[in-house]
Amino acid sequence: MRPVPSILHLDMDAFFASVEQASKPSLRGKPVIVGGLGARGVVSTASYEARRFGVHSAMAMAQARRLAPNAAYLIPRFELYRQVSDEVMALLRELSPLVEPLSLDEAFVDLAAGPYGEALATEGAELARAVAEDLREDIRTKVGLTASVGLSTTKFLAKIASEQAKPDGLVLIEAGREREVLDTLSVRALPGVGPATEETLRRAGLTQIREVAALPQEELVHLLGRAHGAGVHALALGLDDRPVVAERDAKSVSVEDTFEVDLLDRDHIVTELERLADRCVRRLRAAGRSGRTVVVKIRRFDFSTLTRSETLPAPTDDSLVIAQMARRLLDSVELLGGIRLLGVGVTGLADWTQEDLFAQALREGLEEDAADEAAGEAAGEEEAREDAAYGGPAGPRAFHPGGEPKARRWAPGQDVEHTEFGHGWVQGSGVGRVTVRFETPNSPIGRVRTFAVDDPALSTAGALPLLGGV
DNA sequence: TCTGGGGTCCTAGGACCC
DNA sequence: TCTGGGGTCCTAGGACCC
Repeated sequence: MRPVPSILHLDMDAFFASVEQASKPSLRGKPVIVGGLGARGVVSTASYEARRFGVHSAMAMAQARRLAPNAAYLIPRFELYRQVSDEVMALLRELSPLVEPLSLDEAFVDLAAGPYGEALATEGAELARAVAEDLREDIRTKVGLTASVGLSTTKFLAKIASEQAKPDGLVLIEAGREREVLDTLSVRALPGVGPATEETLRRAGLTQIREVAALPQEELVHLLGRAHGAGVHALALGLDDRPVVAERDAKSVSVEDTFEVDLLDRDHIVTELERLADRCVRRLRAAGRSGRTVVVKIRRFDFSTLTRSETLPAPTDDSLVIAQMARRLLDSVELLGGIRLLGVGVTGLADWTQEDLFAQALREGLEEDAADEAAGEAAGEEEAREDAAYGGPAGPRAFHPGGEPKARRWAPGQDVEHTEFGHGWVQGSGVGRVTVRFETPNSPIGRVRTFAVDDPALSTAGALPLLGGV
């Protein structure tokens, strides 16, 4: 354990919702809820104003609407969040080359490996605190958002500290005071202890970290299994030597959709599966990877979930190979009663592809289908553009039992451009109308206007940066 | 109007190999 | 015709995280 609190954990406050408030002046200080807006959507992020109504992440959107009927409900705009996240991560990299992002809104930084490393060894905690306050100020002025920061001697404690700092705060846990802090916490604060482990521990009479720390390691291993038991025991004692690791290669790529209505018809299910396989392959290729194992995931009408997978002798990124494997795996599954979710993934990733003899053979055997294949890929690109126009994956696709074309939809929160009124965002739409508020991150609160959904003056637009052209 | 989407890691059994 | 033991790969499922 290091003698100086030089591990920093950064957590952006209510990230998605805060980005929306920063880019939409009319929503500042108001309850904002970002997530899937369909019947089966869940909350991704609720602003602090919305949390006061009891709304929180992972809650069913239907329940959120009951709790906070007057909140603003918005679809996520992942492209914008990614841009903002990149700006924040760049600020972190000024502090150290060892930056480990955990998600778009969270990262560890090892200050000891950066320019302050040496001074930190002599000046200690007060310098760490000053560096962290400067960072928070930078994020506020250069990005336009608030962040919470935790500092301590291990990853686990730094994360506990940032949790205690929320929102918009800084907490530093000094070397030597780790156990003192852990003694106040419930087992749920341990990383790796979720609902199931919490229940196992509770049945053994353990609800506090201090009770777990008092147990011999073997007893925990007996309760939780080899790796998990040993890990939880060490963390409960404050022992955590996990290093901050910068670049970590992804080990799998997957896409999945939950449908608005359960899918019953096998042909329809196969069509959706092929779409998903295509999206998965595009993501795989965009990352410059290929993989050996194809996984199909199915969630049935009753929420029971199963996966089927098959491994190739060599990695591939070939859309035909992957789609065919996915179809074969699907064939082995009983679909009676309907399914609510379908997914396709690839694991066993490699950076390189051997000469793909399997794909070649498959293509040669299917030469007569070449025209169909080209048409399929064109359709895939069309879908990609559509996704981009909605600011990223827009969640479940509309259900079209008869396969009729999808009508142009205006999703709440989406960016639009009007030939006369300029940049705005969709507040809502229905009965052939769409309501738009015309405002930008740096404008005053904008005015609302209503148009016909097919008004030619209105088009989809890209997101504007938060602070006038960062 | 119950329960998203994209990941990681671990376990356990059977196959297979030496 | 009393049947080892260990390592590794594959598959399926589950817990957990944000």
